[in-house]
Amino acid sequence: MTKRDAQREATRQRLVDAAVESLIEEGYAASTTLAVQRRAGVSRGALLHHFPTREELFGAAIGQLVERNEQAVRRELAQAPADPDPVARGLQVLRSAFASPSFGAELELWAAARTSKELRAVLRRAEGAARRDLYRVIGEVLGPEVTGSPAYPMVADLTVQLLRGMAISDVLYREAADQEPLLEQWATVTRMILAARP
Amino acid sequence: MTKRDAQREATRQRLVDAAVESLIEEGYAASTTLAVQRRAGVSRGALLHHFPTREELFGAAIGQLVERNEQAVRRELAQAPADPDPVARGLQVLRSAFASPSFGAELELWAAARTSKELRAVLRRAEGAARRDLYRVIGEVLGPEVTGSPAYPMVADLTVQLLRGMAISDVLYREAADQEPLLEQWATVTRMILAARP
DNA sequence: CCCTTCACAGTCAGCTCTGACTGTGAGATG
DNA sequence: CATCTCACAGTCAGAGCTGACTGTGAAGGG
Repeated sequence: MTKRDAQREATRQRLVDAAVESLIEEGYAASTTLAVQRRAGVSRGALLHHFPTREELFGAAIGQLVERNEQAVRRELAQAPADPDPVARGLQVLRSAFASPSFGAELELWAAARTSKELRAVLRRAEGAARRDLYRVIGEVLGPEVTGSPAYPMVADLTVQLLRGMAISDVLYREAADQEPLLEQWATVTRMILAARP
Repeated sequence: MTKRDAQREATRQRLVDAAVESLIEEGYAASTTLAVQRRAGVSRGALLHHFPTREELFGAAIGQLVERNEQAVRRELAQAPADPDPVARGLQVLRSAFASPSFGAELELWAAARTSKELRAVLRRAEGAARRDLYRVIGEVLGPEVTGSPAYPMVADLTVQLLRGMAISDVLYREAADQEPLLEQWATVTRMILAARP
């Protein structure tokens, strides 16, 4: 790896990082190539040298964002306090990952993808691996005696959809209403489902 | 009501309708005042006469969109086939309302509101009445013996959050995976919760 | 019948964004 | 050491958007 290659990679990474941060802090609509360029402290030529079109830049940024969110779940999981109840602990972990600004940015992209074929394609590609990984982490955190239940796949799906709904609702109602009681109630329901006879 | 007033109101309504349609079909980012103007078949002067700023135009449009979605739930409800099971019927009705493009546009605005204080304020105002109405409709469709259950408020909240999550997920996964089985399973769970001893 | 008002028409200035284009200097290569 | 390559700098043209501004003709009041 020559000095040039290192410099190239460093600049490229700064651009992608700046794009991701812009998506998180400014939102998708306000994340122009100029905004990214300024945030990265890079010339126009540098940006266009690495990413000839806006689409390529945000294609890379979205991949990075999704990956970052995936890792955030793992990190939350690793540092979550031990809890005798794996369901409560797992839900807390997932909830706090889903409530982050970074995940909010991802959901914003999902919503915007509704009217953009290109964005949808980019997101589908990026989500592919992350989706599998998310379900795997959910399985890990809940433990084998939960994942062994015949109702487990359904519980996992319902949980993911519920958390997505709560994440979107947070934008408007986070301050208005505490969502944690709802999560605890969901934990109770989950235990009830898993305990039910097959 | 003079001829002038009628004309004024007609033009204003065309503009708001065009703005709402643009939000639904093109998405928030692509809904410029020019796009609305062209869609409404109106001159620049006319648009700016009625709505001096972009914000005022979309403020009115968002109010209309939310109201339209609120009525859509009622309409779906009115024409839903009779069903001996009020839970299954209610969930079908809600699901099909939440899956409409019109509701997708609303969710897109929610997501975009994350990084825009103004948009959040507009949405909060518009959602106020609609939110209460939504819960009232849910109560109506499920019937008094369900709403009487002590677990009902929780079930209503969980259902709304779940449906929002499913609506967002539709953008990427509608074609990939049929969501209806999940809804049926949620109906089963709902019945189980409501049947449980207080 | 005149005069005012007002809904709307059409043009325009100023701004921002995207991507193209040319120049430059440090690092790789012989 | 000479030359070449390439990562990057900086400027610019073209396009789209917002909101301002002036003009116009029909509706309505006196």
